[in-house]
Amino acid sequence: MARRPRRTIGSLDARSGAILRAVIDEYITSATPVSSSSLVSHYPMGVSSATVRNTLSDLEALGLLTHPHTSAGRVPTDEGYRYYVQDLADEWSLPPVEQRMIRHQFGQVEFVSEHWFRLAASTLAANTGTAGLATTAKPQTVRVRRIDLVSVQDRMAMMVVVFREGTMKQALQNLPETTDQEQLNRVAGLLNVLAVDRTADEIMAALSDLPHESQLTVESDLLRRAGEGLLRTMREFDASVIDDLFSDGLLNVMAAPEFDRSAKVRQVFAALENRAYLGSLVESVAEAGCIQVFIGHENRPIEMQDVSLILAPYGRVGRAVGVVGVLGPTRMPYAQAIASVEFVSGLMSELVEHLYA
Amino acid sequence: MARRPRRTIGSLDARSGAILRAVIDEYITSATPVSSSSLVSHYPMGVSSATVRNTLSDLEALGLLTHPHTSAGRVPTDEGYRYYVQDLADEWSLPPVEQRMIRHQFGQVEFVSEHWFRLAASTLAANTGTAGLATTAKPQTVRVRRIDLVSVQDRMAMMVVVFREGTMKQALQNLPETTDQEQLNRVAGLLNVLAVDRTADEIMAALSDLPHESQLTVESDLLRRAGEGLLRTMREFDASVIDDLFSDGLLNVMAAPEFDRSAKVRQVFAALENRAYLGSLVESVAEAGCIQVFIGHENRPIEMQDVSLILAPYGRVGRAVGVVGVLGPTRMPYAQAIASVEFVSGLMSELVEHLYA
DNA sequence: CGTTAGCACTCGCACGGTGAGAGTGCTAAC
DNA sequence: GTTAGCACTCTCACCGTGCGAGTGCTAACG
Repeated sequence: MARRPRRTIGSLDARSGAILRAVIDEYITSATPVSSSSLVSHYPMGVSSATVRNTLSDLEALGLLTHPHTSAGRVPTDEGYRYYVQDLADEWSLPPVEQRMIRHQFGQVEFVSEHWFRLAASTLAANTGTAGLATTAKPQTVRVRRIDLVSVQDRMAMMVVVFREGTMKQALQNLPETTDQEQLNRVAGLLNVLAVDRTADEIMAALSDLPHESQLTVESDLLRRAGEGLLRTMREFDASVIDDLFSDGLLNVMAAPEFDRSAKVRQVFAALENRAYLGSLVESVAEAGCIQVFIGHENRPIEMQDVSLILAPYGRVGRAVGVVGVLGPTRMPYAQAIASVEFVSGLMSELVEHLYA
Repeated sequence: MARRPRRTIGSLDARSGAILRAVIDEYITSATPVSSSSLVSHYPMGVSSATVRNTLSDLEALGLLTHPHTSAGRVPTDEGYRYYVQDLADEWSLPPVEQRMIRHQFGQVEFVSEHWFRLAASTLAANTGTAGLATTAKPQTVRVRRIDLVSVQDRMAMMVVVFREGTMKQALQNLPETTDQEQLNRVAGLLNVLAVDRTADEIMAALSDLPHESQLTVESDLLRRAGEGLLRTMREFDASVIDDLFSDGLLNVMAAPEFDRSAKVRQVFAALENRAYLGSLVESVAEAGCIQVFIGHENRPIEMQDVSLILAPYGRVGRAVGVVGVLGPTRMPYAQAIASVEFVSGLMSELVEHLYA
């Protein structure tokens, strides 16, 4: 389960590692710079504070810790967190009790995808004290499972398209003249023959293969219009990397002391509304195929350089792929968060798998 | 267009009214207490600052203004805003240019309801610099227009229900045994006969009227199961006052100087996630039938007593009714906001009307 | 009697100084 | 290599102070 290429820093000796881990654990819970004396008192390690101080300044020289100022304790750098995440927190996994609880919750909820995503986001938020994120599972190219045309008023119909991947879209369709449900049913029947199990490209080909009768019947005209409407809908869907994003616990992030009285959260939230950025993230996570941790300045956008993202893909490549994860301050409970994200993504994969067995 | 019962304060004389208006206008834009001297320089009114000062302290005695401290300018109280909104801003309406622009935007967007709501929220946010809100239009009791059952896998089907009011719901349905699309189509046909144009209560009655054959055929069993699934979906939908809430521009509120470095926004956002509160708001606005302004402490929840809400219903009573509006600091551009909310709600009503003509 | 000029008064706020406390880095001894 | 001891540094909270803004009052004016 390689999260990232190994850094060149190399391994620390046992004590340095333990101390780094202790500093980070302590800082994650206390949110204040940690001093050598608090370390020796909270994490019995059989040496004096002076020795710890020496190690601390070694770790600082390696760039894993910093100093806000001379008379303050140590604070992890992004590199420190990176080391911690790679070498110290690998073995962590969610306690069985929590696993059962989460499984149970997913069992409770109505078996409809939107609920799962909300639940995934809120579970992650609640479990980690950060913001939980979940995107819908979106296939690279969608295929039609079924199309319906429902009369809404005289010259307007609603097209309901169910895709093979379990999602659906609706679109209103203007009609050239008064059309009753009977006619719509016939047109829908034709459209289904033409479109079922096909991608947008294939449907387009099929549409252009339709005999170009010079004397257009009313229904073949309707069919053509509906087909074009269908293509528009599918194209729009195909084009978006993310169909829908659910989030929960954004308030947790606002409440974090590092953001409590700062304008930075706003920028973070604004960045979260940038679909292009999110899309690229989702793509890279889906491509990597396993959980990814982005710590502080490892994030491209400057607004995101004070937060960390933990994202994992779920679903099956080629079929539907989505992403779940959390967003929080760089000072976040990585072990807990990584374990939670991994577990929830596995659960979501199971559900998707079960649905398309 | 009565917004609220008249307060007992009575009318102010011309100068007092003008000064109150000036104080509020100034404070809305500057966000700092306004002094007598800044008033006479910005709003030429032919009297000296001393006279203005006298009027200001009269207004303060009436409870329309306050003083943060002795040597500071005046700040409107919630009562001051209330007076301003009722007596001074009635005549305001959106300039035709903006009206055309907004109309144009609504014309551009795909004719699908979800997009309208998003657009309504974002238009309001952009137009007023506050947070825009829009709920979907939800009828008191829904009636079925059409039901489809789509095979998803051997023992699972997706039920797609389109309601007469233009919304739709999907639900997955477990099946007792392997069922193909042909069978599902037959069952869906029966279910449509039984359910179309009916409310949940009527469908329940129809379901119990089904002949209780001791020898259940496979399909009548399926029909019963599907009917129960349908009822669950409809009941859930009926029970919720708000189907869906769209918001935009929450970041605007966070950016407001009164909230910039405060934890209050968080509480406001948390209150917005309280569906019970939102539901009661929507109900009272729908009942009132016209635009409603809730200023500061006029809001019930303490968390909301630093913000103002401007909400207007749209749609048609008895048919679908929804709400659009804005949320911002009590120091908000009321004239602009009221005009915008009124216009957008009118536009949404038109759209709903057009859809169910 | 309403309006105005003048002035004293109040109060917040930004500024600079100070002392305590925290925590380090260094040094010298073990 | 480890440790005790100590000097040093820097933040933070506290406090007093002076300035400036803006009011409220009073007395004069039309």
